[in-house]
Amino acid sequence: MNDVKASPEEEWVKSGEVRISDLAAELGLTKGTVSRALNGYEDISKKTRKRVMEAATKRSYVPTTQARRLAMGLTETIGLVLPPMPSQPVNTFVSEFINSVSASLHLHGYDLLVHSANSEESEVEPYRRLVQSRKVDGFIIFRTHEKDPRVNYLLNEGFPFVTHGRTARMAEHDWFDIDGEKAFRDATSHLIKLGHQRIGFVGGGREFFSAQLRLKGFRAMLEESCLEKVPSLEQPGDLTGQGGEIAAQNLLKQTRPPTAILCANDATALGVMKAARELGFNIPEELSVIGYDGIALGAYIDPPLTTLTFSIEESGKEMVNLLIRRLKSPDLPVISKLASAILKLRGSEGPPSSIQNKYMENCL
Amino acid sequence: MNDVKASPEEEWVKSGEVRISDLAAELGLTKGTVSRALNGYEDISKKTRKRVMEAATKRSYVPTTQARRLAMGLTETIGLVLPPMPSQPVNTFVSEFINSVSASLHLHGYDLLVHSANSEESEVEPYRRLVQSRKVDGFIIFRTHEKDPRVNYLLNEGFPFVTHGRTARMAEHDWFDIDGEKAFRDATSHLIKLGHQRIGFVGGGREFFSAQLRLKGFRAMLEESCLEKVPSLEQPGDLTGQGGEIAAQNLLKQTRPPTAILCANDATALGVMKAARELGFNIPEELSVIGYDGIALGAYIDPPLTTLTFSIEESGKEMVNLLIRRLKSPDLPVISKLASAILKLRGSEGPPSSIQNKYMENCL
DNA sequence: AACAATACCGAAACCGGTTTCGAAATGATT
DNA sequence: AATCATTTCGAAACCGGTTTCGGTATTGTT
Repeated sequence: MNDVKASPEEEWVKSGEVRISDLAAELGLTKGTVSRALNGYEDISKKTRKRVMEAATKRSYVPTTQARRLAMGLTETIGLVLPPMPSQPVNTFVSEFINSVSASLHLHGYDLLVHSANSEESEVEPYRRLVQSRKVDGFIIFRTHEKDPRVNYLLNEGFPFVTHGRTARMAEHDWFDIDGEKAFRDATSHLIKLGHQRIGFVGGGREFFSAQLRLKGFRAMLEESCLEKVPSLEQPGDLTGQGGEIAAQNLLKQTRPPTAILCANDATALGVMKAARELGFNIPEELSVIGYDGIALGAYIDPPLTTLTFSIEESGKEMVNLLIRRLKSPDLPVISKLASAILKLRGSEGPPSSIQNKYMENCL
Repeated sequence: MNDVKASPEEEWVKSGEVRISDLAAELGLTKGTVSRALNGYEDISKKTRKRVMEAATKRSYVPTTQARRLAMGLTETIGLVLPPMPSQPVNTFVSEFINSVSASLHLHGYDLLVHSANSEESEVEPYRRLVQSRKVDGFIIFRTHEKDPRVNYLLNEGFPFVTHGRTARMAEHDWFDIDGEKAFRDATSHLIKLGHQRIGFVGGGREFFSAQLRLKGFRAMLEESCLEKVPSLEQPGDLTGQGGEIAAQNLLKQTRPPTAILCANDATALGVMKAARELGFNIPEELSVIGYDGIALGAYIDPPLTTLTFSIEESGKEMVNLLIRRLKSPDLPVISKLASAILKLRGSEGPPSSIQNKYMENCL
């Protein structure tokens, strides 16, 4: 009556229809035994294990994920919440990042759940929902703020996560970051060596911690080089092209405009270049521009955009490693990883038209 | 002994620790009753329902997703597999699309599972795994090929999905697409009206069906306008900037170069513009360039890129609607939706330097 | 050959919900 | 007050796996 094997060569065209109980019945075993055989328990004879494995292969049995996860009390899923996007996104960071994170997670048997944040509700709300409904085991967080409510919430819950970017509480959680401070020191240093003395800076919005650190690196290098720190050469920005345009107009309409402008990201740099063109500044002869992000399209504009670049793929991979480690051993001490950005010279910077070395001589 | 309510004002700091059985015990009910009360069954008295709801709110009870889904036999999850990315991704389509799809799915109570394809294995392999392990109820597919193995596999399995883009079997599955054919007819027409007669075309790789349709629209409009169809003015491309560069060099080094070039996407157009600059062509005076995608960055280059644009947000939303409809009633006839792209004039096109109308006169 | 140790597998509980079915309690009817 | 229809809830099965525990069957020991 239980003779499921009607024909020895019978095929099951539709996949995913065979359950562990079907396999067990077919083999004359209980589902517990089949489960242990498939999962490599030691108390199953080699003969039985072989029978089970072969039957499983033949019937193309794959355990139902939901059931396995319920029984084992885990979700094997990591959540990633997309921050509300600017209406006109300009870089490919997000998709590259998702791609890398997803691939790395897959190597560890984890899935990636991508959730989009609704800008009308609190920033932590999506996290709260995902935690409460137990849809994920941990989070990947990016674009951190210095005082980040998401971080506060998850730390309070004791829920695992890793951030891309530091926070005020970075001593309490694992994080990965690009050393934006050093990157901007390098870029500033490069400009100074080229002879620039009046260097502008367009920031990235005070809500992002990383933008603060970039500004810090810029200031530090100016100070180190005994160059005047002129506040009016620092402009706030918002990481968009439009923000760059406005900031550049403010800078370039001054009586003594800067001979170089450092931008918190490439989108901003593009806006700066656009405004500069419209105001009649030649790049790089009359104005050097440097961005940050290393977007591929920067190589195709005129002049090609010099920028600070880093490996998004590596970022994703490292973050996943940190998170998996945390999930496997929750009580390990927090660790962090700081990667560096490198200056990719493409042509949007050069020596200033009139080199004045007086300040540098005073210092060195 | 079961007096869980030790203090009436007791707080449970950690969320997600209360199970339905806890609630039931606390209320002196069975978990079946609690479940029905929470899910609005009619056979629960108002008084009891109120008690249950209040207790659930107070204890901040949220049902465990895994258990609910197992019991109900569904995953409430949609899969999206990222195609292997070019080493230098060129546009923000993917992240915008994911954002839109995710938001729309959320409105219907679905989650989005993002999986990245490994370029070393077959294209259908990720789909097969997700189907067999029952991790998703359906798929969102984009960048379709004319003969698409993913579509073949899923149709054969009878598994729900929607594509962004048409396929050879589009009569058998739901799809959403941008009318690239019409878009390129429009763009070509626009160039012809400006006086162009030698119009080049840089394609997007024969593996993508949409690229074929764009070429078709281009050719159709040329024919309609009685303009010579010169095969050497059609160049293959690969949707990257580099591909655009190479194609443009081939076109512009001819003895009679085209006065305008239509590109299968914006990245290609940027490559074309770069090559044109290097070969000494002024844009748009000596060469008009039109792209496709409407990437935001196009507005910041010099000259700003004229392009065909469409709403990615709408694409995602419409596709989700199609898919949800399919999931709810699997036997409905297949439907499709064709949206149109609009020509966004930004300045990279204009009349050719020397207008020759002889061909048009012959025709009209 | 008797006995202990080991290998192997079945039975059953469990994960945390949903849903069906039937019984008890309540209300309406005569 | 007896009878029937309704309302309301408890009991139990179920989803599809995993894991613990205990009991045979087998092997090894003396």
